Amino acid sequence: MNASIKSIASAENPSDVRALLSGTPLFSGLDDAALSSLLPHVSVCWLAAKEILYKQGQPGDCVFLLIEGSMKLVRRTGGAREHVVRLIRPAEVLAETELFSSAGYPATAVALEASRLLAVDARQFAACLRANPELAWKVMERLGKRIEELQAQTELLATHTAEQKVAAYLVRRYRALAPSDAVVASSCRRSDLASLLALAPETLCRVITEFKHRGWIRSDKGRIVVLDAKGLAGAAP
Amino acid sequence: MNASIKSIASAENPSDVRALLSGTPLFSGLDDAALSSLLPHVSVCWLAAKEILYKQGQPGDCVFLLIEGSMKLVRRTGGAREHVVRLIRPAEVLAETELFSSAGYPATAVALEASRLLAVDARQFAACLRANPELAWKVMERLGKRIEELQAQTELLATHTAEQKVAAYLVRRYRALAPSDAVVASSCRRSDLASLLALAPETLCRVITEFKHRGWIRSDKGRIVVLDAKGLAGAAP
DNA sequence: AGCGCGCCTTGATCCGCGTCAATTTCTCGG
DNA sequence: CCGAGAAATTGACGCGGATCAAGGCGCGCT
Repeated sequence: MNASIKSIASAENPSDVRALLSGTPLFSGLDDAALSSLLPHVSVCWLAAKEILYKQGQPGDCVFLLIEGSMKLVRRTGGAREHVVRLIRPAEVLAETELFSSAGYPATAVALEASRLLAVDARQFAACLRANPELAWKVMERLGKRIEELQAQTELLATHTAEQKVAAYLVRRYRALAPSDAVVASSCRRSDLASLLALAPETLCRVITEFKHRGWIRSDKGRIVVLDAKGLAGAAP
Repeated sequence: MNASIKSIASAENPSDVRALLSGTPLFSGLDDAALSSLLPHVSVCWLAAKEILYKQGQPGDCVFLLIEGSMKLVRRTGGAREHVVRLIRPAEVLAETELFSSAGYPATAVALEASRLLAVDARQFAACLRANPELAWKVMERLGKRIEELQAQTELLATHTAEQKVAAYLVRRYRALAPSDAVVASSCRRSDLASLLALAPETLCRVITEFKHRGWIRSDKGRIVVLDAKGLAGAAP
């Protein structure tokens, strides 16, 4: 059975769910009526590390919002080769395209650590979208952001040298962070990061040790800490 | 001055514009009222080959719809390196993300041949979106499609061998075509195609001659004609 | 039609990164 | 706290494609 369904707790306190929703960029600023119309179709969902939320190809009937934890999207392309498509952090949305396509989930979603999500029924959400122009606008803004992210990703992959790829990635992640924080790429295995950048794990490792020698980053329990963003930016194309 | 503005002919026959609009996936099926509300903010725009529609970074105040011809989007990243991001064919939409971001056009748009476009004022279009849920839904579908296209592109770039990249690209384009037609990659220079696939022009050339020897494609006046889609698909990952 | 420039093509060389293999470190269950 | 398995690291090697260099063809211009 679907992992997402079996771990959804529909008995969650509704006011908690409402607070979670309005704390997220996609739903903040929505009027009470819109939130209320959405609420009955939202449920909470817990995952343990390595647990699968949904599988590629499976009919997609929910859109998800990551509350805490982290996830990865893995896509099985052509052969047996697996490819990490995206890493997801709290407040990000998963499976947004499911709203408009009926081809099933385009990738498999796996929890990297214990995580909590909100699951929204796609059909009901689509209905709310049609009824709430404000919500529709927010969703369009979200989709626009995703397009920009994907364009950044294609540029990253088009970069040829491994050092430039890694530097560009670290800088991008670093800039998306709160200024006080410098921890990038937490809670994901090196091999996942390598796959995301289309590098061999060994190559990624070599680049990371090189960057450590240059004093640009520090490696701490699997996390990567940015020390010198200027230096990194200089190595990015 | 902006090339797009100077070549907009606002005296175009409105009924012609209406016909052009409804002949396109984005606007077909819209009720008359919605179309009429949009019409005053649409103008037609002609470009000669190599003419620039807009430049990267320039404030984006129009969304475009390509009627005929073809265009490329070029992005100047970091250094002096130029990168072809996207090739555009008739009925496709340009600068959709301008609706939701105020950062200016993310890339430069250049006509590959003589082309005709519809230009829609972004602010007015956004207003119509809020007023017409049906139109908003169509735009969201369009954005979802773009996301899928971009994901296909990232997968293409993540593919390591040059042959696989080219084969995958040709197959993708071929499948998007009408079954009767087999002409892929027309009206763009080889170097543009190479840039889109993140290959050196020389490498692309070698792969193409190799594919010709295998009888998979035929090269005709700069166009590429697919002869054996099965064979190509076998070489794609 | 003739000319000239720019792009495509083809050839030769070099280097970065993927692969394979061995060792060390991390993780998690008992 | 310890041990087994997996992941991360480090080293050696070979290949694919980027780069450099030269020739050929098509296309636009006068």
